[in-house]
Amino acid sequence: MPGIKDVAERAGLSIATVSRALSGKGNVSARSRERAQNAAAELGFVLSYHASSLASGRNHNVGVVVPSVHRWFFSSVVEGVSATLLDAGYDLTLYNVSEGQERRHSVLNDFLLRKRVDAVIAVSLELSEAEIQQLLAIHRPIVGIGGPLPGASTIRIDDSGIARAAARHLIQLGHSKIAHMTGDAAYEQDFRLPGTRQAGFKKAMKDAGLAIRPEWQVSADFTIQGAYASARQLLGGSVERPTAVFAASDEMAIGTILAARDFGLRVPDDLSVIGIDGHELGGVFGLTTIDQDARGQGALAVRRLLAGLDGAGDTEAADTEFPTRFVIRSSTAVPPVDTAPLH
Amino acid sequence: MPGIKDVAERAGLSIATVSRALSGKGNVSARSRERAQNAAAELGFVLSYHASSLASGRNHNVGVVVPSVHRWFFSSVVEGVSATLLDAGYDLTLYNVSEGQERRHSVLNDFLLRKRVDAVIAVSLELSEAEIQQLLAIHRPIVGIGGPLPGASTIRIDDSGIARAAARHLIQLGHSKIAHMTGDAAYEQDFRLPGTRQAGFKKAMKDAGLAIRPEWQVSADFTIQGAYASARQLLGGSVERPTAVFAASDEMAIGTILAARDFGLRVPDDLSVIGIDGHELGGVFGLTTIDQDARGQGALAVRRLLAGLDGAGDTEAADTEFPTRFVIRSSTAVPPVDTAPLH
DNA sequence: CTGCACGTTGGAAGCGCTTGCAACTGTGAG
DNA sequence: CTCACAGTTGCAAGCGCTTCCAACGTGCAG
Repeated sequence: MPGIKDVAERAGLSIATVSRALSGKGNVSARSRERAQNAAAELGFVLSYHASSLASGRNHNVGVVVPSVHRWFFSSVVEGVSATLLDAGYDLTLYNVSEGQERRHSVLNDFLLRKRVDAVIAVSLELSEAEIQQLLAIHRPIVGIGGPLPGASTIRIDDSGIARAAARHLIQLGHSKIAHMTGDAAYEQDFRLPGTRQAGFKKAMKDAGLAIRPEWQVSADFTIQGAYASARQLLGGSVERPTAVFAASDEMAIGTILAARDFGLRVPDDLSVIGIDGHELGGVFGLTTIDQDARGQGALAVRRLLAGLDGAGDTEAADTEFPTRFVIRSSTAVPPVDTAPLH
Repeated sequence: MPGIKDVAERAGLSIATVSRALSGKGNVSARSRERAQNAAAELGFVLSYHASSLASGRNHNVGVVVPSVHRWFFSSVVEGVSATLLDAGYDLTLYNVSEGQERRHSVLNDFLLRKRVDAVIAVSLELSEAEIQQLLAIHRPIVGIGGPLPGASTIRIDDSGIARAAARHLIQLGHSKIAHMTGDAAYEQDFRLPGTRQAGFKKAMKDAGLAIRPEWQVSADFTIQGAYASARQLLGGSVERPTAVFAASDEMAIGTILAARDFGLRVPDDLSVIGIDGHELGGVFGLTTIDQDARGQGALAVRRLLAGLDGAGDTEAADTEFPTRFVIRSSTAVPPVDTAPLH
């Protein structure tokens, strides 16, 4: 395999100049640069990643820690991150820490700490105080997406606000019997958002003077199938049926719609359903939702990081609120007349 | 930051011995090993990834090239790969080459070739002859999943066979008016499987002496929403309606079921639907399918690679057929009586 | 007791680059 | 014409490890 030395010889330049020419750092005359590049191309030479990294201390690699690439939000973020990183010439090292604490621990310790990454993007991870300290201790830029990360920059949507907006949408349509499907308690350790969205819902209800009926507060694991099971309980059970369901994610909203159909309920005639996310399947189900551009959030995270890496080392930790977009489709409508509120 | 030298001093050993102790290669007495490990732990030291790689020529990093982590099969495979790799202490560098040929090209050239990875796993990529040559030229173990990769080891399921089995299942139930939803032509460049599965379908139909009606041969892009749109055409159009649909993937089967419901068709009473995959949502829709364990395929790919990396450099390129499992649920049944075949 | 094989250790030469430094070149100002 | 200065270039010292090699005990057979 050709080394930089071979390129230097072929180009009639020194190793140093070739290095500068190929890596784009430092001043090189246009002529030398061209020669170096040509020679490299002719030999099929590319700079060795590890040698470059070792010598320069830069990795051109960012670590992405996600709970699971298998779920909508995470894979969407990863796609955004991946595309942006690739364009910038960076590698993406994926840490999919889905299976329990043990693996997660080893990731933080062995992998990230092994100076392999220039920066890390943590997606929706609810980290312990100790874990956060560990992350910060490696003195690399960190940005969190979709979850709080004290001490690091974060990108997040206004979970509470959009939950309130979603609930308000239903209320303004005339609904008063509104159920809320929130994220499972089991997930609370990973995500704070179930709680945040729930708070937004409660606030909207309270503002409207509507009661929050405990039997209409259900939860699921953020998946279609989990929500489907929960919604069957809610809609097919013995309790009075709500006229609207606000699900904390699109997948859960879809699960709810599927359950509703099972019981012969028409959406939105008999039941309005609203979600949050901007999931691809929303169109198929005519789902009214609030679109958070997950890919966009991933892309933004990368841009932030790279800006920090290029510029001064210590950029101020900034908290960015990512904009969302209300998408009204056909899963929400005024409540059925026979159960419409009086006022 | 502490270096191996600091550890050596603290442990009262030479750098060489510490290196051997910490990396687990070579002979070190139990006593020395323990000392080295303790000293490293006390200093919070971990071997530098790049320095190790540079010196040893090993990366402990495998590249995974996928068309998109956003789709079911790919993200499932990646999860399997990721888990297995992490357990083995390897990094996973993700190359999500979804957006067009240009990026894909740069990945193969710059990234993989930069000696960053010890091996590569290519998922469902239909590579050009030149691209395959490039991959093979880096002389690293390669395994392909879900697609042919001449010259490399591959893991695949018997696409043609299971497609035939799926079709046969419908035929044995008494269906003769069977539609097939295959993968989009646009995807042919990436995946060969649409064609392979289609072939299996045709074979089963032919074997049963059944006609393949062109108007019942539809295609979609492997997504629920895409299949939904296609199925609406198929089921709501002016052509005679089939009594069963064999979709080449679960997501497409689900899209078909959704479309059927839109037209008031009951599944399986009015329409039987069968898919292929083992998608998580299958349960919700009662989908009869053939489960290919995608995570398992990913895990197997890694085990194969690692075996090759540890053992002799040149392992024989092996083609492994991964087992699948027929899962009968409630989306398939005998055809409706009024349209049942005569014989 | 001597010799040999084997397990263990340390010295030191790299792995293939990057970059500080100094030397060199050409430019425009003084 | 000289000098200061900015742009280029090459030399060589690392970056932090791995591993070849030789040296050094051991234990055991001869």
